Amino acid sequence: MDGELLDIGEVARRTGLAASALRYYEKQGFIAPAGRNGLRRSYRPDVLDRLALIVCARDAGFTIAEIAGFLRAAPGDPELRARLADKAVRLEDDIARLERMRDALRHASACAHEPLVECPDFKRHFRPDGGGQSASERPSRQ
Amino acid sequence: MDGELLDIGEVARRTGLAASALRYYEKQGFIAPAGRNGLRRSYRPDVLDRLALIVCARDAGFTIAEIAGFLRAAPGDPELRARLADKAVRLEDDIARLERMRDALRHASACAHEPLVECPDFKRHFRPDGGGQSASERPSRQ
DNA sequence: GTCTTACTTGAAGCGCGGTTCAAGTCAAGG
DNA sequence: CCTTGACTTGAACCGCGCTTCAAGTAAGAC
Repeated sequence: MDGELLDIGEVARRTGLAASALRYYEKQGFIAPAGRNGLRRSYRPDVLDRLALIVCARDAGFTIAEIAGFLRAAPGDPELRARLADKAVRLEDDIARLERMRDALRHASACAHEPLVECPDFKRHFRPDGGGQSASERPSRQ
Repeated sequence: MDGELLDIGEVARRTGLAASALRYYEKQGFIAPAGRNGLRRSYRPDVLDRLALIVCARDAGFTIAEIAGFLRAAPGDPELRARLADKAVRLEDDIARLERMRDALRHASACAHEPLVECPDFKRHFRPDGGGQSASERPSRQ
């Protein structure tokens, strides 16, 4: 009762992912076919949910290795929970940065300052301290 | 009066970027030394502002090519303004996605559902339509 | 039976954003 | 003058996240 298995082409169509990407994800251990029809992979429909999750995580900036960690971790693993919470915090930072960038772009698209990149209002979005040319000890990781 | 030129090592230290990255950015046309002391690049301190902008844009997910476009565009170019506004809109979408991911992670870090990735509350963050296994025409670009 | 067509495989390749390397230069210090 | 050491160069290399390729296979239509 459901028995509706999907082949890789169908999954590709429905998710918008390339078949090669699905095979790649399989190699990474993210998904697995329910079986084969001849050589062809047959997927249960719930693979679509899993792929939606993977795509979302990928688009949110998680690396393949991180996603693998989340998907493969033992259920209930407290360390996993901690990592997830940690990631949520980092996402907060990412969101804040993107919001600053968005605000800067909004200003830029309306601002008439001549060399746009020299507009002090624009620049203020990137360096909290006004126009001073000083910059000390920025520990930013590279 | 200021004459305080910085060499590449100093700029690297102050920005947290590698010297190789600075040379790379120069090759891309993002920055230029004010002069040379022998072979050594000498930068005016305002290069730090420009680098802050570049780093921020990079961290906000802009490609090198996009940043180049923004930096090199003719000042006042109306097409540039339009592109900036367009980017701001896309950033909105990115922010929204990141917020959904953040909410999902927050839930996940507290949720006791056994195979975590199967938690319906968790999944709901990724697929607007509840538990249905259907998925039609997702045009998502790959 | 044979054709078509979408799949299969492993290996190689690609674009991005730099980093690393080998060999060389040169300003400053002693 | 000689050494030191941070700089210089172009070219090669790297990790990521896939894509592309060449060669092969099998399900379903005719």
